[in-house]
Formats: sequence, C-alpha cells, structure tokens
Amino acid sequence: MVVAMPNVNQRRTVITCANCRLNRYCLPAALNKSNIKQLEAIVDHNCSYEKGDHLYRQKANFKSVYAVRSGSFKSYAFRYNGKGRVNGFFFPGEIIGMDGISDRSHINAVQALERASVCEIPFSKLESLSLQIPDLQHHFFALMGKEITNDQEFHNLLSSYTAEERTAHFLINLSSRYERVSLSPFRLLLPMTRGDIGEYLGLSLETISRIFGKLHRKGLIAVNNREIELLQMEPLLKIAGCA
Amino acid sequence: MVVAMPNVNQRRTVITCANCRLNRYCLPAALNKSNIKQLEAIVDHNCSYEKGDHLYRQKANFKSVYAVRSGSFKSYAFRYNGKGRVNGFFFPGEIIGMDGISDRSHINAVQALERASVCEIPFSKLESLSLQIPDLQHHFFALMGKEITNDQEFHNLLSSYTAEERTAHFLINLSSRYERVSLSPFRLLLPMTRGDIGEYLGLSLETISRIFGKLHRKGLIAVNNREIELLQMEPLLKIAGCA
DNA sequence: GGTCAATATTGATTTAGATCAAATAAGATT
DNA sequence: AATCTTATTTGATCTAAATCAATATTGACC
Repeated sequence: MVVAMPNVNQRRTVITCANCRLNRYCLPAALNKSNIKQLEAIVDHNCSYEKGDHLYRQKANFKSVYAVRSGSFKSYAFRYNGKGRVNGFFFPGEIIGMDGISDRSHINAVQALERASVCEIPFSKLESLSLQIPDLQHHFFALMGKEITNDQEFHNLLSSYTAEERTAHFLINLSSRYERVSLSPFRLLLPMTRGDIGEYLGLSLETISRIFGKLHRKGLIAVNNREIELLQMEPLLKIAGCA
Repeated sequence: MVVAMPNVNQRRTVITCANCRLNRYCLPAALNKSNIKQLEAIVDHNCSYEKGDHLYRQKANFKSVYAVRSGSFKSYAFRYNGKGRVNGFFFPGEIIGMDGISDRSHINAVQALERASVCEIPFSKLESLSLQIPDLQHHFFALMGKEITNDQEFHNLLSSYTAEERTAHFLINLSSRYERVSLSPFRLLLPMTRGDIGEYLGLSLETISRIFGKLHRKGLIAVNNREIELLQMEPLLKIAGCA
C-alpha cells in the first residue's frame, strides 16, 4: 500500500498544538498563543491507528471530534436497507466527527486508509472552552459552515455532473487539499481504492478506472496504479467545472 | 398556486418568539423564558415575501440566518460552468442561511415558493448571545450538526438510490416535516414544481412525473397536480429505504 | 370568459454508465 | 520465491433514466 500522507511530529518531540506543523489549518488556526495553551489542555494528542482500524463505528456514542494529524481516513455508512456508501475522505488538518453532533451518536463509521494518527478533542470540553474564547466559537461555527457548503456543492456534483466531470472534480479537490498540507498538488498518491472513489462519487469502480484511462489518453493525467499525476491543470479544471 | 404552508401569527398579535407557535421547533427550543427574551431582542420578526421574491441572492453578503415563520422557500445555486440545481427546500421552523457562515457570503440563492415570512437573526449578534447562553451555543451547534447529517444522508441518496427510491424518500421526508408543524402528513400540498423536485433529486422532471404515476398505479399515493396523498405508508417507507 | 404562459403528462428513442465477465497486476502471507 | 488474495483494467452487453417531442392541464392576466 502506498502511504500517501506522511506522519507528522511523530515520536521526536512532545506533540502540542503550538509546535504542530498543521496548526495553521487546524483548530488553533484562529487562536492566539495563550488560547492555544488552553486548547492544548483539552486535546489528547496520542491516538494512532493502523490501516483498516476504525476511529469509530456507525451509531457509536459521540463524545469527541478528531483532527487528523497524519495519514488518511474514509467515512462510510450503511443506511436503512443496507445501501451504504463512502461519503467522505479526511486528510491531515481536517476535522472528523461532526456527523455525531446533533444526535450524540455517529451516523457514519470512520476507518483508517493507512497508518494514521489523530488528535482527540472531547466535544463537551470544546463547547465549554468556546464559551470562554469567542474566536474558538467563531472558528468552529466556520468549520461546521464549511462542512455544510462542501456537502451542498457535493449535492450539486452528484445531481448534475457526468462521470468524467465528477472524477476530474475529485482529482482537483484532492490536489488542493494535498497542497494545503505541503504535499505535491500534481503528484497524488491515493490512499483509497477505485471502489472507494466510485462509492464516493456515485459511480462504479469500473467507471472510475475507465475515466482515468480516458483522461490519460487525453494527456491530462498519468496513471500508475495509486499514483496519479496531474499533467495539464487548465483542461482538468475546465472539465471539473472550476474554470 | 396552492399555498401549502399556512401563515402563522400574522397581524393578529405582536410577534414574539415567546408566543410563536413554532418556538418548540425553532431556535428558542432549547431556551428558558428569560433567555428567550434575550433572543427576541436580536430577532427581526417582520420580513415577508411574495412568491418568487429572493430572500438573498448567490454571493450576497452573509449577515443573518433566517427562521421560516410561514410559507416555503427553495435554495439553488449555479456553480462554476453554469450548472445549477435546487439544493434545498425550507418549511416553517427551519433555519435558512448556514450556507454563508464559513465564507461570509452565501453560496446559494434562496427564493420564496409562495407568500412567506421569516424571522431574521443577525449572525454576529447570535454569536455574541451564544457566548452568554451556553444552551443557545449548544443548540446552534446541534442545528448545524443536523444540517451536516442531513446533507450526508442526501449524499447517500444521490449516489445509490433509484429514481423511485429517491422520490419515495422525498415524499416521506416532506411528510415528516409537515407533521412537525401540525400539517397533515398524509395530504401533502407541494409548493414546488416537478422541475424543482427533479433538480433537487438529480432526476429529470419527466421522471418525477412518471414515478408519481407509477406510485399511483401501485395504489400507494393519489396525485392531483400539486396535491399528493400518501395512501399506504408502509410500502412507501420500504421503497424509501426507511423500513 | 378567453388568451397566454407555465406546468404536467405521456410516448418514442437514445445514451451514459451499470452490470457481467475475464484477464492482469499488485500486495500480502507463507 | 511461490501462493493467495485483493485491486485494477478492459471488453461485451444491458438498462434506468435522459432526452426529444407532442399534448393536456392549470393558473395568471386581460
């Protein structure tokens, strides 16, 4: 398995929010130094997972949200009649667990796609702290708002984009998320299978494979199993509907 | 046009959260009497709209969220290359505007489907008040969390359900939302067109019409233009994947 | 009440992507 | 290294829903 997401701050030094290289993107982003100290006090920085491990299962009690520190995760759900789908991927600096806030139980399961680690943030403590630190409350509202707008853009993608458009959009989206954490935005090492991507995009895994082939034949990407190189961004952006 | 959603608290008495018949479902739901007074102080209760009026346009500055008091709305967006879709419907007691929280500008437009009214809640004031009233902060986190889980269930719907399953799910969902505001859950007066429903569900308007016909032929619903009667809930729930 | 525009139904045809089916290729396990 | 399992690619066929097209109905406006 290709390890797409490098581990961060592992073993070497004591892990804190203040010294984490992701703190610009993560919860501390909006906080001053003294507030970051307060946040650190409620965060558990020592949770690591092997490929296939579950961060939590469907219907698990909600008690925390999690910031990805290294590696990557997918979330998925079986609903009602057994139909289930991957409905999200998570990379370093991103927050997992908001699917449990309203009902106090998670509607999705979350599984590590590779060796990974997270910081656990007990939600009740985060709420208390948010009452004391207006910037933290504001930032968490913004994070949840971002989740909402992302999901709505995805609604649009699923209801009106073709297979090729969805796939291009997926690659572009991944590219910008990789760039955010200082990984190459042009050479994507995918931690997930074609099947995962297909479920996520509402397509069959064969279609994902075929679209990769098609984009390759157009000269827009190079495909080597889990390694995808984005060769021509402009046409890709155009297909993805981001032009 | 059928007016599906009756007006509430209109003209008769001074409108307040304390006397609004929707307060059990709306923002005041989690608050005690004195807190409700504080909330009332920041809410503008006097905003009404005619059919077709916009509550806000795409990319409009975000400054408030809105609680629907009467009538109904749809939200829609044109994204990037002009592909656009209805991505939400809003009924009394529901909150509109969370699509603007993260970027401080709305990614959707919101339009009245019939004569309607809302309460406007300036978001910065809501944030300040949430710092003082823990229950309000908690409740608003929960409301945003609910929006997130709804959107994720919808992701699942669009990526793995057939046209019939989506349509049945839509009717069941509408039924429970109507029931919540004391409307008949079995006799649904739809404020939106087949085209709106189709865009929302990622289907063509012709397919919506055909599926209504099919469900009618199965004896599960009666269709009279915008009036849909749900005749047999069990089989409908089963098709919708809620069994 | 009559005209017009918007909405909804129904039928015929097309098509994007699913499904079925092998054949490779890559990783994991011994 | 050899085997086994899992993931990927590619081809052939099928099908659900889109699209195209024609009415029919409803509501809005003179």
